[in-house]
Amino acid sequence: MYSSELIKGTLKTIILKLLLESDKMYGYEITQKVKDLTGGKIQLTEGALYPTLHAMEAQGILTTDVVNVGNRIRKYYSVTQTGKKVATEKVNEFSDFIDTMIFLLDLNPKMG
Amino acid sequence: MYSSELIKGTLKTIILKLLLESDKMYGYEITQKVKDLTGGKIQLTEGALYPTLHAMEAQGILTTDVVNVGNRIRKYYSVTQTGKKVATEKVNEFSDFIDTMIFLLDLNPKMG
DNA sequence: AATTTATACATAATTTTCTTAGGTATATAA
DNA sequence: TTATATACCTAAGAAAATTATGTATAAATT
Repeated sequence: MYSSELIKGTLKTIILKLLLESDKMYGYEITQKVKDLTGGKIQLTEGALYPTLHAMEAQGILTTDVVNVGNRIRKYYSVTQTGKKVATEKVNEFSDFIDTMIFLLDLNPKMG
Repeated sequence: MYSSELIKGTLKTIILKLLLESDKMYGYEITQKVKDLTGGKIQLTEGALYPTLHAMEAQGILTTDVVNVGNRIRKYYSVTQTGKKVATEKVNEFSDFIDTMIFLLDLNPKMG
């Protein structure tokens, strides 16, 4: 787990990137996928996640599709047509930012 | 200039990395160096910088050396012996975080 | 059978961190 | 002489997160 201040400001970018790739996901699914992909190093908190999802829906970036699974609800989120532009820009901006930080801090990233 | 939310949480790391490398720097110098190295993409605000420097001094991570240049003051900051450990850990943690984000978001960083 | 953990949503109070705006003051350039 | 650059600082407010709490069902463990 990283110290919390490090992760600040990355939440929207993470959500949007996952949603751009996987068509639709629900909140809890997003937390689990991020936890799995990062080996537990990044664990999104519900108190941060849900309000952010609601805000992006209100902004027209995401739409929801509520589904009943057994007796529980799942609220699937997907990126709208207009949201796709915003989402792509956000991910690209973050990518550029990473490059800048690598240069500024003289880091050596591990490539895939 | 990146959207402000992206840069959140990186301020301490940037300050500490520059101070680890350059022995001592004063506040205004830090803002200019970051601006120069990033081509203006990251511009630290004084309202964020100075309180952070003061906080790290209070925590014993940094020490100050006030110098008179003409009729103006310069407050040089440098990393203390105990602060070096903290600073190195912080930079290493950020480096690890960058690797995680590159993997999570499937990015292709531009290497130096 | 009872309790814990996992799934799945949500909000509200507090804290942290940053922006915005303001203040003081000298030196240099237009 | 007026604006920009240098150089420090703080305080009010906004933004974004944490922490704590709440509801409820399903599955696993004791």
